[in-house]
Amino acid sequence: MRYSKALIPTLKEVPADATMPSHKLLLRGGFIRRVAAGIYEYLPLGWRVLRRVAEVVREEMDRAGAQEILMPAVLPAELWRETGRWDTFGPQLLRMKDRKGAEYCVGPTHEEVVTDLARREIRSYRELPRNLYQIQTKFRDEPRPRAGLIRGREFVMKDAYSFDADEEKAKLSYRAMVVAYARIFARLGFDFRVVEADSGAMGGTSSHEFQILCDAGEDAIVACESCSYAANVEAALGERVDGEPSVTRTSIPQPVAVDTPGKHTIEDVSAFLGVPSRDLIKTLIYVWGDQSVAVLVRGDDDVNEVKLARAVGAGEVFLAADAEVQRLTGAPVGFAGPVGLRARILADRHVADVRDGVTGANQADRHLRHVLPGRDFQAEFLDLRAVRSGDACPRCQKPLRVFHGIEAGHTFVLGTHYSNKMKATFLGEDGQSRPLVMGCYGIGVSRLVAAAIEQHNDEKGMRWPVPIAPYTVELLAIGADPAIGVRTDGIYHALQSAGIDTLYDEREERPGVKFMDADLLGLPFRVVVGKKGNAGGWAEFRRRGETQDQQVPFEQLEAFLRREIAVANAATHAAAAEAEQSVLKRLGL
RNA sequence: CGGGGCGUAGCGCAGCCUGGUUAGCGCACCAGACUGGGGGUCUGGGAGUCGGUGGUUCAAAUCCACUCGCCCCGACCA
Repeated sequence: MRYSKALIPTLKEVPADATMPSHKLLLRGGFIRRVAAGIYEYLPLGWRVLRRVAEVVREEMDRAGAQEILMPAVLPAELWRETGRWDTFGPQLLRMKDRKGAEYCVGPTHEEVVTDLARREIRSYRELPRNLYQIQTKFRDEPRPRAGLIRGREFVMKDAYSFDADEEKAKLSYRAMVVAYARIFARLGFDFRVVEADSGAMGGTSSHEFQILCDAGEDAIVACESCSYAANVEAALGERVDGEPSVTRTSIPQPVAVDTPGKHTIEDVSAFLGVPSRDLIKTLIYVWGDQSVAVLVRGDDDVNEVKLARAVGAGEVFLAADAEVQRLTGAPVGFAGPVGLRARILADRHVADVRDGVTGANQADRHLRHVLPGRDFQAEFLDLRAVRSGDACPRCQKPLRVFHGIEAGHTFVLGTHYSNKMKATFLGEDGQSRPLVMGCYGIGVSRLVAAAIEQHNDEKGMRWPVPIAPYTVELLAIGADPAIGVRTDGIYHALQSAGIDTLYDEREERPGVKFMDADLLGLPFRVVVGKKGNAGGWAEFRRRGETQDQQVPFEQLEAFLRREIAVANAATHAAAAEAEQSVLKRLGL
């Protein structure tokens, strides 16, 4: 592509509403433009990247035996009523009516539609298994779209659905998808982790998230630094290894109340009384339905709400509102404590190790010192704490770390949840009618474009991995001498016919402008022809992110670039093969 | 939905508190000249319903009310 003919509106200044690197750079590089909250246009470069990401996804899905289809974006309400989701999906579902008043929605996901397709077209076990996928624009009316392409309302997603005759076979379909996903993310050049997810309300037996590691990620995941263990923080296991209580003596004075005016956080109290936070006992009031419970953890720990919900047999638990805390403890938030509290009390088992603790006194501005669990209060001791960085890995005992991740893919075994509701059945070998056993598998394709930048950028701009770069080579003509233009024209045509995607910057711009734009766009390979090189018979080659130029004679340039690309492609495929092996080992499949 | 903030040229902003020439500045854009290896210099130019509606006033970008949109934090969420 000739730069002077392209629509690449780069920006020097960052639009004020972008905060994340990927969002800023996509805007600055002229890859996307915002049309409405969470809705974007893909300009030529952004669209090229999206297509390349989609192409890798396609190749691996096809390789895994899935077949691409395209379902409608606008879906009739009646299908959603069959599963009840027309009512339960909530305001995220963008609804509308046609001229006759019939109701529709813009598809946020396609279980209903694909299940409808399957029940009409799949009748016999002989037609199983099947895996159908699409790459399509979806819409979810998010309460708060943010971060550009990472959390838009309109986004491009690859969603696949598998249909099997029984659970056993569904597992095989699931496994094939997990392998395909590992290969996809590896080929796209991501540092990612496969994490166990809380399978939650979907009713599934198995669920994994594919998390792309980066500080700006919205999800917290726990991963081992030496083995492949990784899990969503909600589902994570880990043993605390540090920070035993500072007091170990056995004779502890009776509790005594002290004034702690306005000190209602752990840090405040710890600093005010000069007691390390690990000797404090944090008391939190949780509610669900019409029930409530006091939950104790050590001052340096947090509550894992998923563990808590499981322990009390609730679907979900919530921190009590301030008024509720006041009613139950008789004190404002920040001064609750277990001593003398009339409530069900659950405690993380590490609380039992505290010998000389500090707790709230259930009075405003007062705390109790010298609290001894078991003597001064009774509680049910359970595992309730959230895993922290530094805990020991449940598999290998090495330290765990908390990472932030962007959820890029999610795999579920759905079982017969949808097929039961929608009566999607097939005839088995024995002539019996049975519900199809389903799985569903999503990849946020447009989100991946942004995620790639989150992992590959520097202060100058983006750094595209070869497999998804909008162009592979940026060719710069530097200098006003017409002879240089003649030379670069020739190189451009040669690269074109060699099938090397080249962005040819032949604009009448000053060198600085061209170099800055080239760094911003971040194509993997840069080829520069200037006055000296043109006279001397060589071009300058540089990989994005490196600082050294290499002189390459004009006649060798094409072969040189081919080799660079071949090396990158080989590395990509090696990474895919390695990811495949490691995910299989990881899941014990 | 709770908290905070912002809407003035394509982008980034000033002006608003304390109402009063023709609404400014930088970047970008157009024309010309010089320049030509890391966002260069100069000259000249085009571009604005000051988010919208209503009100107060002799007079509103500026004050008031309502409203729409957007961003950030939280809640929620694949």
